[in-house]
Amino acid sequence: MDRDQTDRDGETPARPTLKTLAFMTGLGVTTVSRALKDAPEIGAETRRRVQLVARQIGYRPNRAGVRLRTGKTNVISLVLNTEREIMSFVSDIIYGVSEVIADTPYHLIVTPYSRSQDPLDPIRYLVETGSADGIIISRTQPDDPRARYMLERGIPFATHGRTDMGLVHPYHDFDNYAFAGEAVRYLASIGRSRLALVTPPVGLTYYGHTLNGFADALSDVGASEVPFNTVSIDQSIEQIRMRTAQLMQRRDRPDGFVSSAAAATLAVVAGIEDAGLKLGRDVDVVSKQSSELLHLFRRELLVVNENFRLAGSELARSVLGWIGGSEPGSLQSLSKPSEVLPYRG
Amino acid sequence: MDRDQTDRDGETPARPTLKTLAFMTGLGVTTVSRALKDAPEIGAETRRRVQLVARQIGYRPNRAGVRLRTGKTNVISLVLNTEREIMSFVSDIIYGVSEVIADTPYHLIVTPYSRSQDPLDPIRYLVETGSADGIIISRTQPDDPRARYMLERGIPFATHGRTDMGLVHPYHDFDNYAFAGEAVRYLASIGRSRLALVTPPVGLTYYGHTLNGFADALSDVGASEVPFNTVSIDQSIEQIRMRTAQLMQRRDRPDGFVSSAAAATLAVVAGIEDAGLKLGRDVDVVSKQSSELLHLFRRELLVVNENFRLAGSELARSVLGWIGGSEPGSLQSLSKPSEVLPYRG
DNA sequence: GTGACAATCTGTAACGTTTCAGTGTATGGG
DNA sequence: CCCATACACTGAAACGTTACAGATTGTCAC
Repeated sequence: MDRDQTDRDGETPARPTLKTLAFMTGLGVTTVSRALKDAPEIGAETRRRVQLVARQIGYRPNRAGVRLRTGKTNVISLVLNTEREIMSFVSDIIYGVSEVIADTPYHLIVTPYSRSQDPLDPIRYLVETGSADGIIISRTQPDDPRARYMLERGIPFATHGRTDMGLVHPYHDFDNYAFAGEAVRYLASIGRSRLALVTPPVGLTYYGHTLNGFADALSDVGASEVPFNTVSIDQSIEQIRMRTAQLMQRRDRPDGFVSSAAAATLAVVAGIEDAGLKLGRDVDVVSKQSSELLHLFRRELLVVNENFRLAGSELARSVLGWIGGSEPGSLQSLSKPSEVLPYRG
Repeated sequence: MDRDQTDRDGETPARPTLKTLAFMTGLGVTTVSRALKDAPEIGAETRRRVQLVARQIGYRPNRAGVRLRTGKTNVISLVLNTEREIMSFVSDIIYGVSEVIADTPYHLIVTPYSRSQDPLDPIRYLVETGSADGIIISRTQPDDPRARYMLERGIPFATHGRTDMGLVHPYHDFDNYAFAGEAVRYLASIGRSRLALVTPPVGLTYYGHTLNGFADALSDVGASEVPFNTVSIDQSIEQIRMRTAQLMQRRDRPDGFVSSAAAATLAVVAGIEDAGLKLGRDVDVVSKQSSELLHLFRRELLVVNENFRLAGSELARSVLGWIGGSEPGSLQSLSKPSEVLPYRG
């Protein structure tokens, strides 16, 4: 006999709540609440009855109610830098995350920050306002203040890329050491011996991984490095292109490139051609790519695929796992690069 | 003398709430609440005092509390199809939206749906669970059930692309009629007269716009169309490539293409070259692009830029405007294409 | 018949916010 | 001196949920 339960004349019926369910089943709200989450002290039949009715009328717990009472937000936040990466893999990561959280109660919120900001700002905001149960970050550094902060505050997170602080936390990473190594070995196998590396952004962990993989493989195969330190993949297309062209006009120019990103590769190839040289004849380029488009660009390009959708899924799984109580150390994964793929394989 | 306000020994101090503020200022929570939102019935000095203290201790309203009490979520949802568009503009839209909501209390949640689902599903979910104050959708159709549904339910939204149902709602659109027209006129101006169109996905509104712009300009300049209906930009790279190659082997092949998306353009060019023809000599291609990469791909390509970051910003502004009470009809914008840009201009 | 105990259910309070309906105090008109 | 009124502030209730501390049965041992 609860006036609250009547639809105000003709309007959309109010969303069902526990109270609605309690009224319909003749039980108390407490009982309904527990019945819905299979608590043991509820009779089997009551439980079934409540769940049936709930399903019938399409009951959905009110997120604000749960969040206010329990502090649980059912939100995962993906923290992104808004000013990097042209040919963007961001959508792939998002889709990967989405895939995993699709049949959970979790929502994905995107928290951006700009170049000018302290990368710690968005993290602090999320933690201080309790806006998420878990956080995913990228552009990870060997000594990453964000990871340190989140560990201190005890909030579950996963990093795209590893850290090197002697602290254990979930991550997903692509094996850039292996990538650089295989790239070098492949170039050596087709007779290239003077190699240049288009590095990841200086300061990120995988910068080091890539450098090491490159260097180790170089000495392995007895090839030599042509220093190209003035360039990294987060520079503008124009800069990379110009510097590549300059490099290729020198007498001691490289005959092979290893590039850490597709967009940079486009610029490198443009620079090579600006210098009047020809891909596949004067120089070969191995590049990482995240979409299968580089082989359309120049058929002579050699590519290694990195799957960002997979990264997104793994990262989501890791955070959810940590939230669910798994050991952080058990939620780490490393993704192996595909073989180097020439266009005609 | 409220025990709640004491930090439990050494732990992180609890987040300040209205109660904390009330305790510190010696006022009632009601007064504090009103003082913070500049209600007129609060004394000027009290107001200043409360706001000062709030700022000092970094008070942030609890989202769950507000949401539960008022129903306001402070959330905008971007609804995305997870299985289309390879060279993805999604990140740009997200960044555009982020830019606008950055200094508002709004959060951005990404709500995905897959090809297999009814596109209405995610919308229904959002509306029924009251998970967002405003919604942004893309892949808009002339008669769009999602727009119709949201209008019925009275939830603010904006569409990326227009509808054609005689109903008024906020949108942002790129002027694809103008794009196709200018593309045709440019091709005609350099002597091309047999043109093919790589269309947007059939069924979306801008498919029609593009077709009309193409057709109208064709008859304007007296060029003719080479039918290429078997291809649209949401097909796979391989399909587009193959069909382009087939088309180019026919005697009545086109000498010009207008392409609605960069990824498709890569495939078209590959197909052209598969057929042994040369871009810029045998055929010219005008393509839309969202990142400045196509000119690196083939310098002979002619491009028109579409700015998705701008689209994201405009869409966000529109939704926020509608939420804020503006007239839906005043929240519509159309973005003009850049001129056709040859690589050497 | 009593007490113990398990099984099943329930009311109340609390999370943080805003709204409603006041309360108390000063000011001014008559 | 009283009443009206404006002003500045306040307590209680409510949003939907869960946790805590019971309450009501029925069963069984003794």
